[in-house]
Amino acid sequence: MRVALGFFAHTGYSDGVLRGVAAFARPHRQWVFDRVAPTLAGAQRLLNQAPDGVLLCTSDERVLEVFERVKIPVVNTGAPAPGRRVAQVLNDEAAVGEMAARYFIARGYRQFAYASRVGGHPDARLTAFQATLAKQGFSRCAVFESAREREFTPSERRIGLSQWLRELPKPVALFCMYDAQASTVAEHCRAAGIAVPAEIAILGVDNDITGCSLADPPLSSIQTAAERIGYEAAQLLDRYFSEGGWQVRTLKVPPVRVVSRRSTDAVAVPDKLVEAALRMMQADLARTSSFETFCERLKCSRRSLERRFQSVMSQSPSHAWAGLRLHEAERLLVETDLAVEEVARRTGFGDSRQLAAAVRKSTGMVPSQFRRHAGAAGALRPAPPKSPSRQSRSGSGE
DNA sequence: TATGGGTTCCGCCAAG
DNA sequence: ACCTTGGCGGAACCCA
Repeated sequence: MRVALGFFAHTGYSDGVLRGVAAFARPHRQWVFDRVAPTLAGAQRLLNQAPDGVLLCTSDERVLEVFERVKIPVVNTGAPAPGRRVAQVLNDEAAVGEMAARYFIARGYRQFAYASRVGGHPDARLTAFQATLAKQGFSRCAVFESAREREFTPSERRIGLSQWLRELPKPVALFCMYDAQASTVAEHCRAAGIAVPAEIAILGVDNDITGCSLADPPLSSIQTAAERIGYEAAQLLDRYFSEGGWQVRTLKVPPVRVVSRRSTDAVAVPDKLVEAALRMMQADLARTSSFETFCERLKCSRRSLERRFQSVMSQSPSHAWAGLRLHEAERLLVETDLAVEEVARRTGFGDSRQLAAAVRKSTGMVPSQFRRHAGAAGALRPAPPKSPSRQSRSGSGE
């Protein structure tokens, strides 16, 4: 089979998708690939090769328009394009927005902002971000409007963004639509003398490792399941080949986790006691000391600590601690090949059963599935089950 | 899947 | 008078 790839080069996301495509195709099928950038000219060149199928990564309406007219199966892995007659394997955008909101809330932020793409389309990420914030009682979220931005010439636009950043109430948690934009924001902050993360915490999307690491400060980002998306897209295309026909399908793949770097390395709680407690928790992710010890060291009663957590974080101390430990456990699962048992031990979950329960609750997958979902250990295999209900465990009467 | 012992949560009240 | 604190104990939850 001849498969056309319409992918831009060297973005963290599209490279990941292509790795996933390779992971499916290499052991399973003998496909020949033609790769071109997904532009109008590129589309024409791809079609001239008379491919049997097309894998795309684009949000360009005009390119999609070209491909929805061809008779061969087309699977897009770029931005959602509702109404287009192409099959899609995409990020679960709502889950991305929800993950960002939960992450910020767990760090004590109470003021939030969102920077969207220039000329952005209806944005499920933003909608879910705001909805999750609202559920926790935060109804306001500043949005950098793409409409406002479009009216400026490029040099004026820089001023517009800087001004917007300066005017944000601090400290603020800023969620950026993608990593490149997060880098731009970080640059503007530096130029304007705004401290990151102390005044503005920045979170991007896609975990473009080079881009995030080179930025100053290094940028936190939501790791999307790019490899998994590529794998699923290739598998879907393969299915169309064997069925000899195809239909419009959309498959949503939830993100993996938040990768924490310096740009969100601050707790924003307006309460010294809770802040100190959080630091102690962060320093003891294996849970070797008890609550009693915390209270003694902080010179306050257990009841007071509970109350302060509830008022500032909208959650109990042990929930907060469990959240931090789970975050670390997920990091170890993705970044190392430690045995699940060992990960559990290091993060105070006792044994793998307990850890599995916690990971399942947060991601809908057990640890081994979660590892594959993240594309870790190179072992991309059949899809893990989707995560249907992500229960809020805030305990504040729902 | 059920049981029971331990832990954590949270409303309440008295004291500072 | 008002607000915060610490202790109590039943309810809810967690884990082996």
